[in-house]
Amino acid sequence: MRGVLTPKGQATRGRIVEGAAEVLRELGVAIATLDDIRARTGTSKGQLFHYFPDGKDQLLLAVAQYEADQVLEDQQPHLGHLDTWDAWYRWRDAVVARYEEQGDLCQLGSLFAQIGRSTPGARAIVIELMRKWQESIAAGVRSLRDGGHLPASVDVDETAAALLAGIQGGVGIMLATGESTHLRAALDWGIARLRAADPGIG
Amino acid sequence: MRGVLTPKGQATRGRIVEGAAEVLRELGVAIATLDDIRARTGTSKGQLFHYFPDGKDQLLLAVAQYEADQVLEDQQPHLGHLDTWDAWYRWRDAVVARYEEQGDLCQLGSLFAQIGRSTPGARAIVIELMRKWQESIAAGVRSLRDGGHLPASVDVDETAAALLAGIQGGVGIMLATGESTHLRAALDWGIARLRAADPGIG
DNA sequence: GATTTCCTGGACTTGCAGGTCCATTTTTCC
DNA sequence: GGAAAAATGGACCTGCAAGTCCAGGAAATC
Repeated sequence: MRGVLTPKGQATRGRIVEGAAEVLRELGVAIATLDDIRARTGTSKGQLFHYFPDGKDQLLLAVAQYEADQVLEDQQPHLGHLDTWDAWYRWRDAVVARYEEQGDLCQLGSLFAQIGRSTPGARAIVIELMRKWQESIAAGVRSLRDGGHLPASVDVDETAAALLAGIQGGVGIMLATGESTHLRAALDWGIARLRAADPGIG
Repeated sequence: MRGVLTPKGQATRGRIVEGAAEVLRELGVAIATLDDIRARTGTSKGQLFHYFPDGKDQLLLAVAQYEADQVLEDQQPHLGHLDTWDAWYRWRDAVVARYEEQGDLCQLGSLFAQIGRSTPGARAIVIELMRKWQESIAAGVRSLRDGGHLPASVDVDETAAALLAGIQGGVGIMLATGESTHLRAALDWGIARLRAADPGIG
Protein backbone atom coordinates (compact mmCIF):
# COMPACT_ATOMS: atom_id res chain seq x y z
CA MET A 1 0.00 0.00 0.00
CA ARG A 2 2.94 2.33 0.46
CA GLY A 3 4.34 1.97 -3.02
CA VAL A 4 2.14 1.22 -6.00
CA LEU A 5 -0.32 -1.63 -6.27
CA THR A 6 0.41 -4.52 -8.57
CA PRO A 7 -2.42 -5.57 -10.91
CA LYS A 8 -3.23 -8.33 -8.47
CA GLY A 9 -3.34 -5.86 -5.64
CA GLN A 10 -5.61 -3.55 -7.56
CA ALA A 11 -7.97 -6.41 -8.30
CA THR A 12 -8.15 -7.39 -4.66
CA ARG A 13 -8.68 -3.87 -3.51
CA GLY A 14 -11.46 -3.42 -6.02
CA ARG A 15 -13.04 -6.69 -4.97
CA ILE A 16 -13.05 -5.52 -1.38
CA VAL A 17 -14.72 -2.23 -2.18
CA GLU A 18 -17.40 -3.76 -4.37
CA GLY A 19 -18.05 -6.60 -1.97
CA ALA A 20 -18.20 -4.20 0.93
CA ALA A 21 -20.73 -2.11 -0.98
CA GLU A 22 -22.92 -5.18 -1.44
CA VAL A 23 -22.70 -6.20 2.19
CA LEU A 24 -23.43 -2.68 3.37
CA ARG A 25 -26.46 -2.49 1.15
CA GLU A 26 -27.79 -5.78 2.40
CA LEU A 27 -27.10 -5.52 6.10
CA GLY A 28 -26.88 -1.80 6.62
CA VAL A 29 -23.86 0.05 7.85
CA ALA A 30 -24.81 -0.23 11.48
CA ILE A 31 -24.88 -4.02 11.42
CA ALA A 32 -22.26 -5.01 8.87
CA THR A 33 -18.89 -5.93 10.33
CA LEU A 34 -15.46 -6.24 8.84
CA ASP A 35 -15.86 -9.95 9.21
CA ASP A 36 -18.96 -9.92 7.04
CA ILE A 37 -17.01 -8.07 4.40
CA ARG A 38 -14.08 -10.41 4.80
CA ALA A 39 -16.33 -13.42 4.31
CA ARG A 40 -18.13 -11.98 1.32
CA THR A 41 -15.01 -10.94 -0.50
CA GLY A 42 -13.05 -14.06 0.29
CA THR A 43 -10.26 -12.11 1.88
CA SER A 44 -8.56 -12.02 5.24
CA LYS A 45 -8.18 -9.52 8.02
CA GLY A 46 -4.64 -9.03 6.92
CA GLN A 47 -5.71 -7.93 3.45
CA LEU A 48 -8.37 -5.60 4.73
CA PHE A 49 -5.86 -3.70 6.79
CA HIS A 50 -3.22 -4.01 4.12
CA TYR A 51 -5.31 -2.05 1.65
CA PHE A 52 -7.03 0.17 4.19
CA PRO A 53 -4.45 0.79 6.91
CA ASP A 54 -6.67 3.32 8.64
CA GLY A 55 -9.29 0.70 9.20
CA LYS A 56 -13.00 0.58 8.77
CA ASP A 57 -13.56 4.29 8.30
CA GLN A 58 -11.21 4.41 5.39
CA LEU A 59 -12.95 1.46 3.78
CA LEU A 60 -16.36 3.00 4.30
CA LEU A 61 -15.10 6.17 2.71
CA ALA A 62 -13.91 4.26 -0.34
CA VAL A 63 -17.29 2.59 -0.60
CA ALA A 64 -19.02 5.94 -0.31
CA GLN A 65 -16.98 7.29 -3.19
CA TYR A 66 -17.76 4.19 -5.21
CA GLU A 67 -21.48 4.52 -4.57
CA ALA A 68 -21.47 8.23 -5.29
CA ASP A 69 -19.92 7.63 -8.70
CA GLN A 70 -22.49 4.93 -9.33
CA VAL A 71 -25.40 7.24 -8.63
CA LEU A 72 -24.53 9.55 -11.50
CA GLU A 73 -23.48 6.78 -13.83
CA ASP A 74 -26.83 5.06 -13.45
CA GLN A 75 -28.60 8.16 -14.72
CA GLN A 76 -26.64 8.32 -17.91
CA PRO A 77 -26.98 8.90 -20.75
CA HIS A 78 -30.26 10.62 -19.90
CA LEU A 79 -28.92 13.06 -17.35
CA GLY A 80 -26.41 14.37 -19.85
CA HIS A 81 -28.95 15.25 -22.55
CA LEU A 82 -31.87 17.04 -20.99
CA ASP A 83 -32.56 19.21 -24.03
CA THR A 84 -36.13 18.27 -24.87
CA TRP A 85 -39.16 17.56 -22.72
CA ASP A 86 -39.11 13.98 -23.89
CA ALA A 87 -35.56 13.64 -22.70
CA TRP A 88 -36.65 14.89 -19.28
CA TYR A 89 -39.32 12.22 -19.10
CA ARG A 90 -36.84 9.53 -20.05
CA TRP A 91 -34.53 10.76 -17.33
CA ARG A 92 -37.40 10.77 -14.85
CA ASP A 93 -38.11 7.16 -15.72
CA ALA A 94 -34.47 6.21 -15.29
CA VAL A 95 -34.25 7.79 -11.86
CA VAL A 96 -37.44 6.19 -10.63
CA ALA A 97 -36.44 2.81 -12.02
CA ARG A 98 -33.00 2.98 -10.47
CA TYR A 99 -34.28 3.71 -7.00
CA GLU A 100 -37.21 1.36 -7.17
CA GLU A 101 -34.87 -1.42 -8.10
CA GLN A 102 -32.60 -0.54 -5.26
CA GLY A 103 -35.55 -0.83 -2.92
CA ASP A 104 -35.26 0.39 0.60
CA LEU A 105 -31.53 -0.08 0.67
CA CYS A 106 -29.88 3.17 1.50
CA GLN A 107 -26.23 3.30 0.69
CA LEU A 108 -25.09 6.85 0.80
CA GLY A 109 -27.48 8.18 3.35
CA SER A 110 -26.82 5.74 6.13
CA LEU A 111 -23.23 5.42 5.07
CA PHE A 112 -22.82 9.07 5.63
CA ALA A 113 -24.65 8.80 8.93
CA GLN A 114 -22.08 6.27 10.04
CA ILE A 115 -18.89 7.98 8.94
CA GLY A 116 -20.53 11.10 10.17
CA ARG A 117 -19.89 14.75 9.99
CA SER A 118 -16.71 14.23 11.95
CA THR A 119 -14.69 13.21 8.94
CA PRO A 120 -14.27 15.90 6.33
CA GLY A 121 -13.77 13.26 3.66
CA ALA A 122 -17.33 11.97 3.84
CA ARG A 123 -18.80 15.41 3.63
CA ALA A 124 -16.63 16.23 0.64
CA ILE A 125 -17.90 13.21 -1.25
CA VAL A 126 -21.54 14.14 -0.73
CA ILE A 127 -20.96 17.78 -1.56
CA GLU A 128 -19.19 16.87 -4.75
CA LEU A 129 -21.96 14.48 -5.75
CA MET A 130 -24.63 17.10 -5.16
CA ARG A 131 -22.64 19.70 -7.05
CA LYS A 132 -22.24 17.51 -10.13
CA TRP A 133 -25.82 16.32 -10.02
CA GLN A 134 -27.23 19.79 -9.74
CA GLU A 135 -24.94 21.09 -12.46
CA SER A 136 -26.24 18.44 -14.84
CA ILE A 137 -29.84 19.35 -14.09
CA ALA A 138 -29.02 23.02 -14.45
CA ALA A 139 -27.45 22.34 -17.83
CA GLY A 140 -30.70 20.69 -18.84
CA VAL A 141 -32.79 23.65 -17.76
CA ARG A 142 -30.40 25.95 -19.58
CA SER A 143 -30.70 24.08 -22.83
CA LEU A 144 -34.48 24.12 -22.59
CA ARG A 145 -34.32 27.85 -22.08
CA ASP A 146 -31.87 28.40 -24.90
CA GLY A 147 -34.01 26.20 -27.12
CA GLY A 148 -36.97 28.45 -26.53
CA HIS A 149 -38.86 25.99 -24.36
CA LEU A 150 -38.60 28.17 -21.29
CA PRO A 151 -38.70 31.94 -20.84
CA ALA A 152 -35.41 33.73 -20.35
CA SER A 153 -36.54 34.78 -16.89
CA VAL A 154 -36.32 31.30 -15.45
CA ASP A 155 -33.89 31.00 -12.55
CA VAL A 156 -31.75 28.10 -13.68
CA ASP A 157 -29.93 27.43 -10.43
CA GLU A 158 -32.94 27.71 -8.17
CA THR A 159 -34.88 25.39 -10.42
CA ALA A 160 -32.10 22.83 -10.45
CA ALA A 161 -31.68 23.07 -6.68
CA ALA A 162 -35.39 22.60 -6.11
CA LEU A 163 -35.58 19.60 -8.42
CA LEU A 164 -32.56 18.01 -6.80
CA ALA A 165 -34.04 18.54 -3.37
CA GLY A 166 -37.24 16.90 -4.54
CA ILE A 167 -35.38 13.87 -5.79
CA GLN A 168 -33.36 13.58 -2.61
CA GLY A 169 -36.42 13.86 -0.47
CA GLY A 170 -38.34 11.44 -2.63
CA VAL A 171 -35.58 8.89 -2.29
CA GLY A 172 -35.34 9.49 1.44
CA ILE A 173 -39.04 9.00 1.97
CA MET A 174 -38.93 5.91 -0.18
CA LEU A 175 -36.19 4.44 1.97
CA ALA A 176 -38.32 5.01 5.03
CA THR A 177 -41.71 4.00 3.73
CA GLY A 178 -40.94 1.66 0.87
CA GLU A 179 -43.18 3.66 -1.46
CA SER A 180 -41.91 5.59 -4.46
CA THR A 181 -44.96 7.86 -4.54
CA HIS A 182 -43.08 10.90 -3.37
CA LEU A 183 -40.17 10.44 -5.71
CA ARG A 184 -42.56 10.21 -8.62
CA ALA A 185 -44.58 13.16 -7.37
CA ALA A 186 -41.48 15.31 -6.98
CA LEU A 187 -40.30 14.58 -10.50
CA ASP A 188 -43.69 14.67 -12.19
CA TRP A 189 -44.88 17.78 -10.43
CA GLY A 190 -41.55 19.52 -10.84
CA ILE A 191 -41.31 18.86 -14.55
CA ALA A 192 -44.99 19.67 -15.09
CA ARG A 193 -44.74 23.00 -13.26
CA LEU A 194 -41.62 23.81 -15.20
CA ARG A 195 -43.26 22.92 -18.45
CA ALA A 196 -46.22 25.11 -17.57
CA ALA A 197 -43.85 28.00 -18.16
CA ASP A 198 -43.07 26.82 -21.69
CA PRO A 199 -44.21 29.62 -24.01
CA GLY A 200 -44.61 27.10 -26.77
CA ILE A 201 -47.49 25.45 -24.96
CA GLY A 202 -50.89 26.96 -24.31
CA MET B 1 -42.24 -0.45 34.57
CA ARG B 2 -44.67 -3.35 34.78
CA GLY B 3 -47.40 -1.52 36.68
CA VAL B 4 -47.93 2.21 36.37
CA LEU B 5 -45.28 4.86 36.75
CA THR B 6 -45.34 7.13 39.75
CA PRO B 7 -44.96 10.85 39.09
CA LYS B 8 -41.31 10.52 39.99
CA GLY B 9 -40.96 7.66 37.57
CA GLN B 10 -42.60 9.60 34.79
CA ALA B 11 -40.28 12.50 35.41
CA THR B 12 -37.21 10.30 35.27
CA ARG B 13 -38.37 8.55 32.15
CA GLY B 14 -39.04 11.86 30.49
CA ARG B 15 -35.65 13.15 31.56
CA ILE B 16 -34.02 10.13 30.01
CA VAL B 17 -35.78 10.55 26.69
CA GLU B 18 -35.07 14.25 26.44
CA GLY B 19 -31.49 13.87 27.55
CA ALA B 20 -30.97 11.01 25.16
CA ALA B 21 -32.35 13.16 22.35
CA GLU B 22 -29.80 15.85 23.18
CA VAL B 23 -26.92 13.43 23.34
CA LEU B 24 -27.93 11.77 20.10
CA ARG B 25 -28.13 15.11 18.37
CA GLU B 26 -24.72 16.14 19.59
CA LEU B 27 -22.78 12.95 19.14
CA GLY B 28 -24.75 11.14 16.50
CA VAL B 29 -26.45 7.82 16.95
CA ALA B 30 -23.47 5.83 15.81
CA ILE B 31 -21.20 7.23 18.49
CA ALA B 32 -23.47 7.89 21.45
CA THR B 33 -23.47 5.16 24.07
CA LEU B 34 -25.80 4.33 26.89
CA ASP B 35 -23.14 5.59 29.20
CA ASP B 36 -23.18 9.00 27.57
CA ILE B 37 -26.92 9.12 28.06
CA ARG B 38 -26.56 7.93 31.61
CA ALA B 39 -24.03 10.63 32.37
CA ARG B 40 -26.04 13.39 30.72
CA THR B 41 -29.29 12.52 32.43
CA GLY B 42 -27.75 11.86 35.82
CA THR B 43 -29.16 8.39 35.98
CA SER B 44 -27.79 4.89 36.38
CA LYS B 45 -27.65 1.79 34.26
CA GLY B 46 -30.30 0.33 36.49
CA GLN B 47 -32.73 3.10 35.69
CA LEU B 48 -32.10 2.96 31.98
CA PHE B 49 -33.04 -0.68 31.90
CA HIS B 50 -35.78 -0.18 34.44
CA TYR B 51 -37.64 2.16 32.11
CA PHE B 52 -36.55 0.56 28.87
CA PRO B 53 -36.31 -3.17 29.60
CA ASP B 54 -35.72 -4.00 25.95
CA GLY B 55 -32.58 -1.96 25.97
CA LYS B 56 -31.10 0.57 23.64
CA ASP B 57 -33.41 -0.06 20.71
CA GLN B 58 -36.45 0.65 22.79
CA LEU B 59 -34.93 3.85 24.05
CA LEU B 60 -33.97 4.96 20.56
CA LEU B 61 -37.49 4.27 19.44
CA ALA B 62 -38.88 6.44 22.21
CA VAL B 63 -36.51 9.21 21.20
CA ALA B 64 -37.55 8.85 17.59
CA GLN B 65 -41.18 9.28 18.56
CA TYR B 66 -40.30 12.29 20.67
CA GLU B 67 -38.39 13.89 17.82
CA ALA B 68 -41.10 13.14 15.31
CA ASP B 69 -43.69 14.89 17.45
CA GLN B 70 -41.32 17.81 17.83
CA VAL B 71 -40.93 18.23 14.09
CA LEU B 72 -44.60 18.97 13.57
CA GLU B 73 -44.97 21.02 16.73
CA ASP B 74 -42.17 23.32 15.69
CA GLN B 75 -44.05 24.21 12.52
CA GLN B 76 -47.15 25.30 14.34
CA PRO B 77 -49.22 27.38 14.26
CA HIS B 78 -48.20 28.12 10.68
CA LEU B 79 -48.58 24.63 9.28
CA GLY B 80 -52.16 24.50 10.48
CA HIS B 81 -53.29 27.67 8.71
CA LEU B 82 -52.00 27.65 5.18
CA ASP B 83 -54.97 29.52 3.73
CA THR B 84 -53.33 32.58 2.23
CA TRP B 85 -50.12 33.07 0.31
CA ASP B 86 -48.78 35.14 3.16
CA ALA B 87 -49.42 32.26 5.53
CA TRP B 88 -47.42 30.01 3.24
CA TYR B 89 -44.47 32.38 3.35
CA ARG B 90 -44.62 32.54 7.13
CA TRP B 91 -44.61 28.77 7.24
CA ARG B 92 -41.67 28.66 4.84
CA ASP B 93 -39.77 30.97 7.16
CA ALA B 94 -40.59 28.81 10.17
CA VAL B 95 -39.37 25.65 8.48
CA VAL B 96 -36.14 27.23 7.30
CA ALA B 97 -35.51 28.79 10.70
CA ARG B 98 -36.16 25.56 12.53
CA TYR B 99 -33.72 23.56 10.49
CA GLU B 100 -31.10 26.26 10.28
CA GLU B 101 -31.12 26.48 14.03
CA GLN B 102 -30.82 22.76 14.31
CA GLY B 103 -27.74 22.94 12.13
CA ASP B 104 -26.28 19.82 10.72
CA LEU B 105 -27.65 17.68 13.50
CA CYS B 106 -29.78 14.96 12.05
CA GLN B 107 -32.02 13.29 14.53
CA LEU B 108 -34.63 11.32 12.69
CA GLY B 109 -32.63 10.44 9.63
CA SER B 110 -29.65 8.84 11.26
CA LEU B 111 -31.80 7.59 14.10
CA PHE B 112 -33.80 5.68 11.60
CA ALA B 113 -30.65 4.45 9.95
CA GLN B 114 -29.56 2.99 13.25
CA ILE B 115 -32.78 1.31 14.34
CA GLY B 116 -33.09 0.37 10.76
CA ARG B 117 -35.67 -1.21 8.57
CA SER B 118 -35.51 -4.31 10.70
CA THR B 119 -37.81 -2.97 13.37
CA PRO B 120 -41.34 -2.26 12.23
CA GLY B 121 -41.74 0.30 15.00
CA ALA B 122 -39.22 2.73 13.56
CA ARG B 123 -40.74 2.57 10.14
CA ALA B 124 -44.20 3.17 11.57
CA ILE B 125 -43.05 6.36 13.28
CA VAL B 126 -41.60 7.80 10.11
CA ILE B 127 -44.59 6.80 8.01
CA GLU B 128 -46.97 8.38 10.46
CA LEU B 129 -44.93 11.58 10.56
CA MET B 130 -44.89 11.82 6.79
CA ARG B 131 -48.59 11.13 6.60
CA LYS B 132 -49.51 13.87 9.06
CA TRP B 133 -47.10 16.34 7.53
CA GLN B 134 -48.32 15.77 4.03
CA GLU B 135 -51.94 15.93 5.14
CA SER B 136 -51.34 19.35 6.66
CA ILE B 137 -49.74 20.63 3.48
CA ALA B 138 -52.55 19.13 1.43
CA ALA B 139 -55.10 20.89 3.63
CA GLY B 140 -53.31 24.14 2.89
CA VAL B 141 -53.39 23.56 -0.86
CA ARG B 142 -57.05 22.67 -0.60
CA SER B 143 -57.95 25.87 1.21
CA LEU B 144 -56.08 27.91 -1.37
CA ARG B 145 -58.05 26.16 -4.06
CA ASP B 146 -61.36 26.57 -2.28
CA GLY B 147 -60.54 30.20 -1.65
CA GLY B 148 -60.14 30.75 -5.37
CA HIS B 149 -56.37 31.15 -5.25
CA LEU B 150 -55.78 28.02 -7.27
CA PRO B 151 -57.67 26.47 -10.16
CA ALA B 152 -59.92 23.52 -9.38
CA SER B 153 -57.77 21.34 -11.59
CA VAL B 154 -54.83 21.35 -9.18
CA ASP B 155 -53.83 17.92 -7.95
CA VAL B 156 -53.80 18.45 -4.20
CA ASP B 157 -52.10 15.25 -3.18
CA GLU B 158 -49.40 15.30 -5.80
CA THR B 159 -48.62 18.89 -4.96
CA ALA B 160 -48.39 18.14 -1.27
CA ALA B 161 -46.24 15.09 -1.90
CA ALA B 162 -43.88 17.04 -4.13
CA LEU B 163 -43.53 19.86 -1.63
CA LEU B 164 -42.90 17.44 1.21
CA ALA B 165 -40.27 15.66 -0.84
CA GLY B 166 -38.61 18.98 -1.54
CA ILE B 167 -38.46 19.82 2.15
CA GLN B 168 -37.12 16.43 3.05
CA GLY B 169 -34.47 16.60 0.40
CA GLY B 170 -33.58 20.14 1.33
CA VAL B 171 -33.09 19.13 4.92
CA GLY B 172 -31.10 16.10 3.91
CA ILE B 173 -28.78 18.08 1.70
CA MET B 174 -28.39 20.64 4.45
CA LEU B 175 -27.36 17.96 6.89
CA ALA B 176 -24.71 16.83 4.48
CA THR B 177 -23.42 20.15 3.23
CA GLY B 178 -24.27 22.56 6.00
CA GLU B 179 -25.98 24.90 3.53
CA SER B 180 -29.70 25.65 3.57
CA THR B 181 -29.69 26.73 -0.06
CA HIS B 182 -31.59 23.71 -1.27
CA LEU B 183 -34.19 23.82 1.45
CA ARG B 184 -34.88 27.43 0.61
CA ALA B 185 -34.90 26.71 -3.11
CA ALA B 186 -37.34 23.83 -2.70
CA LEU B 187 -39.76 25.92 -0.69
CA ASP B 188 -39.40 29.13 -2.66
CA TRP B 189 -39.54 27.51 -6.04
CA GLY B 190 -42.36 25.21 -5.01
CA ILE B 191 -44.53 27.99 -3.66
CA ALA B 192 -43.68 30.30 -6.57
CA ARG B 193 -44.56 27.67 -9.15
CA LEU B 194 -47.76 26.92 -7.32
CA ARG B 195 -48.63 30.57 -7.10
CA ALA B 196 -48.01 30.94 -10.82
CA ALA B 197 -51.20 28.94 -11.25
CA ASP B 198 -53.19 31.44 -9.17
CA PRO B 199 -55.89 32.81 -11.51
CA GLY B 200 -55.98 35.98 -9.42
CA ILE B 201 -52.47 36.87 -10.51
CA GLY B 202 -51.37 37.85 -13.98
C1' DG C 1 17.70 -17.49 -9.53
C1' DA C 2 18.20 -14.45 -5.73
C1' DT C 3 16.55 -10.75 -3.28
C1' DT C 4 13.34 -7.58 -2.28
C1' DT C 5 8.85 -6.08 -2.17
C1' DC C 6 4.16 -7.16 -2.20
C1' DC C 7 0.35 -10.12 -1.01
C1' DT C 8 -2.19 -13.36 1.92
C1' DG C 9 -3.90 -16.09 5.95
C1' DG C 10 -5.41 -16.44 10.32
C1' DA C 11 -4.44 -16.72 15.26
C1' DC C 12 -4.37 -13.44 18.88
C1' DT C 13 -5.19 -9.24 21.74
C1' DT C 14 -7.91 -5.63 23.51
C1' DG C 15 -11.29 -2.28 24.63
C1' DC C 16 -15.66 -1.23 25.27
C1' DA C 17 -20.62 -1.02 24.99
C1' DG C 18 -24.76 -3.51 25.99
C1' DG C 19 -26.78 -5.93 29.31
C1' DT C 20 -27.40 -8.37 34.13
C1' DC C 21 -27.96 -8.41 39.07
C1' DC C 22 -28.93 -7.29 43.47
C1' DA C 23 -28.66 -4.45 47.56
C1' DT C 24 -30.43 -0.14 49.14
C1' DT C 25 -33.47 3.73 49.38
C1' DT C 26 -37.71 5.96 48.52
C1' DT C 27 -42.57 6.09 47.65
C1' DT C 28 -47.27 4.37 47.88
C1' DC C 29 -51.24 2.94 50.11
C1' DC C 30 -53.80 0.57 53.55
C1' DG D 1 -46.24 2.84 60.76
C1' DG D 2 -45.49 -1.10 58.25
C1' DA D 3 -45.66 -4.02 54.15
C1' DA D 4 -45.45 -4.01 49.24
C1' DA D 5 -44.13 -1.96 45.11
C1' DA D 6 -41.34 1.21 42.62
C1' DA D 7 -37.02 3.72 42.00
C1' DT D 8 -32.08 4.01 42.26
C1' DG D 9 -26.91 3.09 42.23
C1' DG D 10 -23.28 0.86 40.69
C1' DA D 11 -20.37 -3.28 40.51
C1' DC D 12 -19.96 -6.94 37.45
C1' DC D 13 -20.20 -9.99 33.38
C1' DT D 14 -19.91 -11.09 28.51
C1' DG D 15 -19.63 -11.05 23.67
C1' DC D 16 -18.03 -9.21 19.91
C1' DA D 17 -15.89 -6.41 16.53
C1' DA D 18 -11.88 -3.60 15.50
C1' DG D 19 -7.36 -3.80 15.17
C1' DT D 20 -2.40 -6.21 15.68
C1' DC D 21 1.17 -9.28 14.36
C1' DC D 22 3.91 -12.25 12.02
C1' DA D 23 4.98 -16.11 9.24
C1' DG D 24 4.76 -18.04 4.75
C1' DG D 25 3.63 -17.76 -0.24
C1' DA D 26 3.52 -15.09 -4.84
C1' DA D 27 5.57 -11.51 -8.06
C1' DA D 28 8.47 -8.26 -9.71
C1' DT D 29 13.17 -6.60 -10.76
C1' DC D 30 17.80 -7.17 -11.56
